[in-house]
Amino acid sequence: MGVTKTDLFTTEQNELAKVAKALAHPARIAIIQHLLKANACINSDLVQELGLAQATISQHLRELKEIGIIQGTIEGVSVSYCINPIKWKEIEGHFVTLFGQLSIISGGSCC
Amino acid sequence: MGVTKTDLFTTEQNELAKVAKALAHPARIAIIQHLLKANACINSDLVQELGLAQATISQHLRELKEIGIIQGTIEGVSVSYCINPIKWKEIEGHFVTLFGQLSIISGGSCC
DNA sequence: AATATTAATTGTAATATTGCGATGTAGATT
DNA sequence: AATCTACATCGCAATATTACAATTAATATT
Repeated sequence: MGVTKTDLFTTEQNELAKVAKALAHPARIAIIQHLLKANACINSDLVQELGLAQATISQHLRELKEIGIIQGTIEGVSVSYCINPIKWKEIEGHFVTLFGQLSIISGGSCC
Repeated sequence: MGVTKTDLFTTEQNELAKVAKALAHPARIAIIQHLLKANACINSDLVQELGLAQATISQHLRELKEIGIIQGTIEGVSVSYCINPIKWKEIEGHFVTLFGQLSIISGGSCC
């Protein structure tokens, strides 16, 4: 079938999975890391930086934009991309919540 | 083509992407959350809990086991799964490192 | 030994992702 | 207005993922 049964899960579970999916490609991690370093950049910078075709970079940027973790504004002839700090912190919060839930009361591995 | 060009990226980028991919499905998020709550459970528990077929749960468990975030030990006739706290903390660290890198020096959005 | 029980594996169909060339679009430049 | 520049979108081929029925494997139970 190949189609995820989203109706079986909570909105939060589906949301977190969607965010994880957006981060589930090394090119998109690399794009984010470049944006963290450079603060902002344009498509062609990333083509140079990553060595993928322009169309491919554009596609990855769209996926990151779709979950709101980055945003793009038209800057004359080009589009300047940067991280959306509000969404960034929001997503960070989701991960912190998930990872903070491990209680190592018993100490060490459980099985 | 459908094949990721891993050679263009660093080991860290590929590794983080792989971890994100393992979390990139609501069923796997749900499995992890159930393990956080219940401490340990078996395949059939999750079939009941999530409403997916046994084979499907088994497949998701394998993916989580492959990145080491969970582990399974044979418990008589069944297999008891639980979170691997060492790997859990390690992965948490990767995300903390990534999300901690946003410097909001300028304050607010950049573009 | 025969039969349950539990879960991994296999095979298959439907769908999604990755990557890129080609094309389209919109704001600059001459 | 014609051209250039930067990027998005389309269309395609290759590969990956999702889900499940059927089968297999291994341990318990009778």
